[in-house]
Amino acid sequence: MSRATIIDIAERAGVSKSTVSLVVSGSPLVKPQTRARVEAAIEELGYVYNRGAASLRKSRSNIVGMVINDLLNPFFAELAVGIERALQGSDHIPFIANTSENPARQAQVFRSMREHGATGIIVCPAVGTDAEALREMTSARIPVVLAMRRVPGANVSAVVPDNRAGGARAVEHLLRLGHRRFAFLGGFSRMSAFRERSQGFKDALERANLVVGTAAVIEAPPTKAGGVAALGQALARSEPPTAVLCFNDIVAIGAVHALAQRGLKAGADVAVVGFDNIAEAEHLAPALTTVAVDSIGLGERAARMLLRQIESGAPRVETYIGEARLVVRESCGASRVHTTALGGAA
Amino acid sequence: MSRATIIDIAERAGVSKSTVSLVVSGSPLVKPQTRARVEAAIEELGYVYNRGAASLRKSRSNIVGMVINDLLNPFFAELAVGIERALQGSDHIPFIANTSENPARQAQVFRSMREHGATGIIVCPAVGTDAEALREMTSARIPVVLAMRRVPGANVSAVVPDNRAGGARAVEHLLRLGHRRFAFLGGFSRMSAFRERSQGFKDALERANLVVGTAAVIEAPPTKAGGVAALGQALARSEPPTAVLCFNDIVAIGAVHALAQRGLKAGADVAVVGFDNIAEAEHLAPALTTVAVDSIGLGERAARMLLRQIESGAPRVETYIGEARLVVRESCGASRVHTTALGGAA
DNA sequence: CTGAAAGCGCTTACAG
DNA sequence: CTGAAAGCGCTTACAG
Repeated sequence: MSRATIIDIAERAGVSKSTVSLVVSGSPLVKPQTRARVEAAIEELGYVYNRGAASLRKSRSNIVGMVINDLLNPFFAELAVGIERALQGSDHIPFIANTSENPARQAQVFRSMREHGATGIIVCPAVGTDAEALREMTSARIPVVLAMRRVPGANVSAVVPDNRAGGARAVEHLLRLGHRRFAFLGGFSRMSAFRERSQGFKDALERANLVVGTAAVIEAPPTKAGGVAALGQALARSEPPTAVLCFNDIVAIGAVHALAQRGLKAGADVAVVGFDNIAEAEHLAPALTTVAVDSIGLGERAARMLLRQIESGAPRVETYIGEARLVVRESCGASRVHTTALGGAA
Repeated sequence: MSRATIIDIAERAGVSKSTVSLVVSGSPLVKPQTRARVEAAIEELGYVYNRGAASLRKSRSNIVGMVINDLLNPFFAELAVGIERALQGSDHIPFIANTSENPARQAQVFRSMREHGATGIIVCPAVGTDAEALREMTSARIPVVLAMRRVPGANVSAVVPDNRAGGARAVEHLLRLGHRRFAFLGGFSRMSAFRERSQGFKDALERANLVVGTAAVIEAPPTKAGGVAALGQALARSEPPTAVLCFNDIVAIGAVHALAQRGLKAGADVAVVGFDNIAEAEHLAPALTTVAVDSIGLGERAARMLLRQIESGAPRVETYIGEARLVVRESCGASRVHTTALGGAA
């Protein structure tokens, strides 16, 4: 009662196993009549193709790895969904691992995926990942595509949003609303997204001839609690900001919360802008103005890029930068400003 | 420059490949000195174990399938995280597939996972999955554990929350708050969770000797839009409800939104209770009272159950029912009631 | 404690 | 268009 093999099918159909192999792999070399006999036998015996055996023989599997830093964050869950979706069209199937931002766990995962014969890998690297960590894959010539985050010094492909432009766009909008005192809240400088987003923040301020006191960029964990803490620090400054750009939407939620604790209202008293545009952003109160990143789309891009690299024997390093566009809702106070003849935002 | 094999190691270490195999599989039969020589060779040649080859030989892989109906819903993403987390301790690695509630896609996925040699599978079934669909796996004696949702008539293991008790608990709380006119909003009767949750809703009403007009249960898509629509229907009734229990938190968000559109406030004008307790529930305005389901914990349970079944050659069908506890926040109006001497909730 | 041999289920030239 | 043969990288009795 163990699983039927190609040999069982061959006997049943009265052909050799080579012919069966040709049929299951869709070769046009087989006479239609023979093919029909084989297919009937497959049906009768409930044969299931053994891809593991085929991979061994071909020295190449159709398994791909998907290594995500934090699946509990909807932003990265969306990335995962995009990757999986794009893979559906191909005949590749993904392993998944959630590293929880743990580089040691990530190293284990890389090894495990190599042992299981992954032919390529998409990774949203854990904070602290260095170029060396990726060498486990690259030195084995396994194509790697980084998603959402870059790894300094690593010469691998990447699919990332235009964090820098997005950060600048948010500030430009706040400038137009009349704000002149800003802070950037949350995240850590060892995160590539932090460096890029805060750089965009500074870019825009400099272009507006505003001086950026270095302390206006306040590092904190990219969590709600981090947002609460960072906002507290910002407000404690001698010249507190009237507008804050947050590292991501979760930090923004914390900032809004911290304002509420002080009897202040985001959008009315202090403008708050997030980053990512996670699904819940529009349901918050006030609805969150944020920089939208098409995470599903980036996931699809990453998967297609990986597939292309797997196919072309000699993958070359490429980078795709996705757009980051501002979605204006309530928390920046734009609507209020609008109705009060603009300019009163500070 | 192709990957080193057990034979390369054997040559390098001056032993047979059998001995190398013993070493890599951690057998205690090998003399420490020999082991050391082999390990040195492994290190030198950068050998990576080929699990695919081992699986073929052993006729058993350590790959497990994880089939999720909707990864974009944080509730199910948490389930996936729990599964993955519990698998980390074992030497099993998960394939993942997101079926997007599409039974046809799900059927493809089952097939693909069989072809790739999954030795067990955890599935949160797409709406519309029937017992027949699961036979692809069960008839091949591949252990299946259903998570979150059941499949009527299917004789397979399941890990689900106590939806019925949770639904009843929510209503009992609303009864204590003084409510007497209720509605259950959202979901469809072909979803097992809908049947169980709405049954708990009815249980509690009957125990309180209240008559449940059948129309008090309003089916609608389990989405925000569904919540908006269902609430509209409920309010249009001759005796509109003063309290609504929603199929899940997403529907509750829609209900709160629909109330706001009418100038009504959840908690003050109509009590709203959700189900699931997704992470954002506490950040909403008003903060959502909801029935908490430990989705990560259930995911871990499901994974451990599957592992156990894979190990014991003859898996028996088992069911685990996780608790569903009420988390009281603002949207049910409990705090308001508290401060107004109770009873004014209607 | 270690080695020689067979075989897991496929694919792939190579003949015919 | 079809078949016989070798081999992918392992494991597993079986000897010794």
